[in-house]
Amino acid sequence: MAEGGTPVTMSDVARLAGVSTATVSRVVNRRYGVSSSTTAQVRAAIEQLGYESSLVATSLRRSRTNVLGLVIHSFQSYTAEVLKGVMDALSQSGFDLIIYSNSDLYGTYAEGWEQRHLARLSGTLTDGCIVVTPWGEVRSGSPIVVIDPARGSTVPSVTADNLAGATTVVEHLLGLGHRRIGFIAGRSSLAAAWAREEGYRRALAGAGVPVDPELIARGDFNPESVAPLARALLDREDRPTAIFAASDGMALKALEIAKELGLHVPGDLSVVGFDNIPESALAEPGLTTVDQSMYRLGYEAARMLKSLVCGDWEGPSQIVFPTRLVIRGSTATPRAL
Amino acid sequence: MAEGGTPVTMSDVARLAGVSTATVSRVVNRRYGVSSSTTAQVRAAIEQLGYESSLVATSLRRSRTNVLGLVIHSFQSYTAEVLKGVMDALSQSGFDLIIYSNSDLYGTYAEGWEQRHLARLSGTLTDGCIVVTPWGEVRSGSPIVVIDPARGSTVPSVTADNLAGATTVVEHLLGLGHRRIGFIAGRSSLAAAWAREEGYRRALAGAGVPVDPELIARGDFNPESVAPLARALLDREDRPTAIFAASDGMALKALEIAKELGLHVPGDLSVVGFDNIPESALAEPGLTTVDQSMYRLGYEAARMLKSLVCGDWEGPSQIVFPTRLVIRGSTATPRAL
DNA sequence: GTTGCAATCGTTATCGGTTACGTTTGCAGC
DNA sequence: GCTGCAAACGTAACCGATAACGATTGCAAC
Repeated sequence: MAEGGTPVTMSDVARLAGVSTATVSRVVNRRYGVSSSTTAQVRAAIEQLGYESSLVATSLRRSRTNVLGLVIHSFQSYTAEVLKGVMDALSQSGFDLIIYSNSDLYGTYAEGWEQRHLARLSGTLTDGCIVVTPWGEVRSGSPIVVIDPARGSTVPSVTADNLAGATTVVEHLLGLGHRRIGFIAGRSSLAAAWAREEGYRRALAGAGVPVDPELIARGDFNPESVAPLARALLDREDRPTAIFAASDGMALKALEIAKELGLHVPGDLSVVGFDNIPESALAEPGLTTVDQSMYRLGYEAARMLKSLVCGDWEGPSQIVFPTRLVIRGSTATPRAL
Repeated sequence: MAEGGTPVTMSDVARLAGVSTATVSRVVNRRYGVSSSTTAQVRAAIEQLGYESSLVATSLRRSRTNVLGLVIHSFQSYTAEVLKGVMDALSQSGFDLIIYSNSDLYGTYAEGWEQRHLARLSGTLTDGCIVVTPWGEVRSGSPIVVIDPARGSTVPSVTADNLAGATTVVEHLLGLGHRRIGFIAGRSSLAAAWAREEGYRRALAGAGVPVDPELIARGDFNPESVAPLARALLDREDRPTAIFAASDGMALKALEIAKELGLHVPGDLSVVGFDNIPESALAEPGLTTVDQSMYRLGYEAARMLKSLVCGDWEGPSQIVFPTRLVIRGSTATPRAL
């Protein structure tokens, strides 16, 4: 077994087996051209020393590593769903997965972080990468698939139909009788955030309700940023009767603030989110939201990447999946009516 | 910016800047011995080409990489909590995180998988690793911390107090009046699984209730394995009035089976789990379970590993955290009484 | 006996980056 | 002008593994 101290290398095995490292390599990789007696010797040495090839050394020399990467900035609640989808898609595929994440949460060099680490992985460690909600445009020498790309991005991507989803939400609120609907926007560089805002605008326009810029708050998907925004919205004389936040995390925070201010949800205020994270079902009242099946996004992104790496991808390079409105207790007819 | 095709290497930068790769390396690593004019030249070339150093090449040469690893077999519901804890602990620490996971879910070479990949990462890519619920004993040349280690393992580890947690569960059931309590065990190689079973036995013994081996089913933490086991338990003439499963995943499956068989929970059957995954709160009825704060396990494991890598760990090498009984709707006094 | 081919295995260049060491250059001091 | 020293920079070895290539051997066919 592998002992402490210096790790066992291929030359250790070669020395013990009395052969060259080339022969050891051939045995490890099951290549043609090694006699069965030599193979047995080498295998015995490998067993005795507990040798395992170094992923780093292998991937440096080889062009193909059979490892796919996933670059992500931080772990949110939806991340687990994405990962499950990715793993299921990669199951039995022969590809392993490396997830790279940095420790500098909301730190100074968030901008461009994904791009930098993508470059550090691709070409060597990984055959391709999935990038989750990048802060900006990303590109790479090896195949990539982006989940929730930046606006105007042309790289292969997988997204939910945020525009339709947001439209449905606002139509739902309009149908309940709401006319003053506040909106808490997400990080504006993301296409998803833009589409959700656009859906909000279009639904209002479609119903002939003018968009009041005062009712639009600019968040960045970080729940912590929401508290002052929600307070400002709800402290107004003509406060909205409903708030639509561009993510569940932000919506839950808004719901919390509403309670703090003594507002009853949904009596005094309806709240809607987007994502359908597990916590939303647990909230009191349950959060009405849009389900975008992060599992499916992860699954399809991985399937697509796998094909891109193998060079046999036939489908479109940008895929959009439908969403589903999930109505829970946080929305109702406004009490004033 | 990084163009498609072959990635930009250090020698590309060196050629463009008219210096040697050694000089580029010194600039990149902010080493002493480069004039400011040369530094500027090199930086300009780096900027122009969009160069990023290769993580692989760097880690092959260097002993220290400032990357910690986390090796995990598959993504369960609790995994996200662990990851959040790990990331929070690593926040602003200067360590990045690489999560390595294989695609061969429940595949043929599950046994020893962690050990193999630990060896492939440590010594090169990572400075140390966290291993989550390994199938067997693991060891490594570089520091490791195991979450839920194998039985009898002596490596640094972080665990919940499974023994006390399980004891509390069974005492809760006993207090409700249950006497025939079924147990669905977990993967027996894990210390956690053993401790949960031992807690079950001790609590029964403490109450003077004999342990009926017929009421103990051998699962492996995989929910899919539970269906036949639960059916067998509940089809018995003298079926138990309560079932305690060693994990929430298995408990939820048992709950599903009970419903299938027309049993009312908790009227006809009480069900308890262990872990407190998010789904447990959503189940109908809510699942009574034991909270072991996977977030905290992840957080402390990362903190410990960080210190081990830096060589300044002072605490004990095996840490046990208390658990908390969470009572929901799935447990009640048995109807027969 | 010689040639040819295939099987077997070692040698060596190589991947990209780091670093020990050696060389060159510049400058001050005598 | 020469010496001494340090700063600046290049050269080459090296990390561990792979693969092209060459060298050796065995065996069969002519």
